[in-house]
Amino acid sequence: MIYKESHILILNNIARFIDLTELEKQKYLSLLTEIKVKKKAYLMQAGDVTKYEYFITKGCLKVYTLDEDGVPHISMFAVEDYWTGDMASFMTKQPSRYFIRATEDSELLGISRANYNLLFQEIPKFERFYRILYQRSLISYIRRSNHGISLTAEERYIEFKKKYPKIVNRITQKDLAGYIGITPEFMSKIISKVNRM
Amino acid sequence: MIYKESHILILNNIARFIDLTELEKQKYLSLLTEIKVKKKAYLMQAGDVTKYEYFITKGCLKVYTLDEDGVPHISMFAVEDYWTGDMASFMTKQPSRYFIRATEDSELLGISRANYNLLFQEIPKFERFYRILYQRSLISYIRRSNHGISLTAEERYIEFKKKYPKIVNRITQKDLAGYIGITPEFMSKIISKVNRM
DNA sequence: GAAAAAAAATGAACTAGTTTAAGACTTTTA
DNA sequence: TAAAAGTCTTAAACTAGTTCATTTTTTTTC
Repeated sequence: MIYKESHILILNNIARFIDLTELEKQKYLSLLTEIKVKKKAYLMQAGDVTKYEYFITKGCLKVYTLDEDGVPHISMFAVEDYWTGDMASFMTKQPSRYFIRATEDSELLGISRANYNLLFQEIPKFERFYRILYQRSLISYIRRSNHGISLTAEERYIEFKKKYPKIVNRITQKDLAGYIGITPEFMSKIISKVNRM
Repeated sequence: MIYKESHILILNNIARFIDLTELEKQKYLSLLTEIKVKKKAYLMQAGDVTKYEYFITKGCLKVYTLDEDGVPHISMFAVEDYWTGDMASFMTKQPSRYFIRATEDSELLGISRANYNLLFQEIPKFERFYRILYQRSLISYIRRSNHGISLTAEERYIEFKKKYPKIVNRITQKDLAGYIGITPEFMSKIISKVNRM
């Protein structure tokens, strides 16, 4: 069976944790929806009830909230081979507080709530896949939540560059500031300082 | 079948997400180890390779790292009906960077790495249990990692009190400061300010 | 239940990060 | 390809949070 590139990417991602038969692969792919978002377009906005969980096959998106003063706080950048969405809204059907916006023309595969639930009935192995996926995300978010509280902004920037060297060059300094949790002005100072070192 | 109190607690915790037969309950309980820790004693220390994941049936523990200056950064407080441990070390067998220390005489149920893996073979439903458990933890850590970066210390304190009203009264101000990510001196100021309001 | 140890409060001097404002540079759009 | 919009830099005045030092209060220990 010959698969298109985006399908190869998602099947390889899943093959890290579970093995699927040809039939299961085809069944799984049939549950996905292809989605394209142009640069600057919104995949979702605060107030929406999330319909999908997403896997990115091409491009880059930012996930963020706006605080009372309208200042954006970026929760993650999602590029090829990343999963994203608002799991809280997806699970509870409550309106989301997040915006997801493309910073480049992007392509995604989405799984709807109905299909997500169906998936576990049809191919119970996916419980294992998501168990391991969430377990790993959890490990990295636990670390991030500690670092957000205990490191200085400069240390967080150095960590980010080390951990995501490929993402740094694809995003604006302003968005990086929104992720690190500081103003764009202070981000500018940190970068010029770190580059001077 | 009559179960002891600690077993009822853990079985009820699991029953939130999956249903077990009597036989499965007994099989599951047989995989657990009972552990007691006196107040101030360590359940584990940095450098150890974690042997267990824990469920607390009685007491209170703090999970923390020490930074280069020896300042503690508290990652979570675990009380009755909470799960804790160092999942990164548990999964990878790498030495942990965490300390877990009892702040009250405590009782726990531990599952060893071998039994954790066995569990999924013997009762595959547990993949689902852990999938949902990790999914929910993930949602709350994503929120916490954003708040750590975007809220002021005072806002984080107010959130903590609202979210964990029962824990606030069981821990010292110093430990709370280590969780909020500020010095004990500044914690003291915030508390007296918030109480005055 | 007295002595020792740890936690909490207070204050003054300090530093990391913000705010506001203005000018230079880069990207987008018509 | 010119104009508009957005991004980046720099700097001065400001604020949230730290550091260090001292005293008071509470908890632990024998």
